[in-house]
Amino acid sequence: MNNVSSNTDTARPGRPRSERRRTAILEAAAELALAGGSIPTMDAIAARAGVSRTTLYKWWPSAATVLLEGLLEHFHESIEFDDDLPVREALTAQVDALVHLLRDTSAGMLLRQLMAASITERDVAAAMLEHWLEPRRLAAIHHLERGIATGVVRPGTDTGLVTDTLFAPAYYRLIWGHTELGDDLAEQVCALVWPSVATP
Amino acid sequence: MNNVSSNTDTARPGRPRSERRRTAILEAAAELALAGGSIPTMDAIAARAGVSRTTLYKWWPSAATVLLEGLLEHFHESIEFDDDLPVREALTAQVDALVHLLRDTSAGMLLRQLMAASITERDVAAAMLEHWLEPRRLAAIHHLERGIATGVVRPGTDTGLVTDTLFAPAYYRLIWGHTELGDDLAEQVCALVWPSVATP
DNA sequence: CGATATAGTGAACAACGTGTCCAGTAATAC
DNA sequence: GTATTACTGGACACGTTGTTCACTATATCG
Repeated sequence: MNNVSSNTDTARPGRPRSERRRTAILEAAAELALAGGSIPTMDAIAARAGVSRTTLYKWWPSAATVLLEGLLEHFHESIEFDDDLPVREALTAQVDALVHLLRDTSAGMLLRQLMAASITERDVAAAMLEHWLEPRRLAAIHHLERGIATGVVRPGTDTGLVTDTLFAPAYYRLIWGHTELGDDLAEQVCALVWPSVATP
Repeated sequence: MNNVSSNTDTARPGRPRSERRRTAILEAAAELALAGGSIPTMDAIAARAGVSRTTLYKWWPSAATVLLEGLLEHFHESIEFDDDLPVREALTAQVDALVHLLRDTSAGMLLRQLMAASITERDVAAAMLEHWLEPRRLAAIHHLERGIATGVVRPGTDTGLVTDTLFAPAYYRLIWGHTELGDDLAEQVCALVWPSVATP
């Protein structure tokens, strides 16, 4: 289990932290957010979870942090390392999964809010980087390096740059909203970048 | 002059709007923001401009809107349509200008804040889209279409997609902060995309 | 058992920013 | 002068944050 709010489970003196309350809080945050389309307040989360506000502030620094942890537990989407798929298809699938997540579910709206929050609050930025962006980034980089190893991808390729260029347009259009996220965005971007990536 | 807050200048009955106060407000907003690195409050702007808070709310819906207009007047950077430059160089130069703006000046920090605000407030989003993103986007698209006309760029190219893919990585790294904005980012991204864009 | 340590409660509190209201004053066109 | 609009400054209610405090609850350890 990927605990964001650290919790040593060594037996210590004193009343132990209530796991029941912890999950109640995280579920409350996620439910409120998915229902309202925005980051709930500490007050609302506490009320819904049937918990004192003080308890919230004890374990999390901000509502955005609570929500992020709550969403991660709800979606708990394992990022796939489908090493059987050809590199290009694996990358496209990954970007495509992101695009559809941002488009179809209300997760897109919430991710926008969380990105806004991460600009304001350092805690949120760190948590999002660690638990949201980096896993996806590393998975993509992994596929690219796999491609280099198998000779499909040009050696010396800047895997970080390529990865960012693949993912960036989706977030870019999500944030600015000047163009809808199309079904074929992933394929289009991959097609655009691939000639520079593939070995000639 | 690019007026964001609309102002009919037809002679109307009644006391005319004070241009002195308007510029004082915009300058105050820009100064406070550049000094503090964040979006100032309506209160702070009013105080610094020596103006009533009521006046602010009369002409602008939020502090972010005031700041945006103030920054646009301060930087008033005209986006260049250097049609003499080769298409690839023109595009690179444009992306490069953005990267350096985000890196060097404190504008990067402020643009982050404004993007966050634009996620929360519709007014800000609309204003940023119209006065910040679209001009740059259209300039890039213009160069691409110029390229198509002169035969340098592959006909049928999705100019919008290419433009977004060129600009997106800079914003992407600015927001997430997982990688520094390098001096050569513009050139790297252009090089990555160009093979798919240029005629064979 | 008692001592100690930690978790959780509920209420209160100050601080801050927002957005609106209102009575009064100022400047312009007709 | 009259109508019309701009600006002032103070007040207000509202919501959210983050902290404090006395109190209760539940665990470990000797």
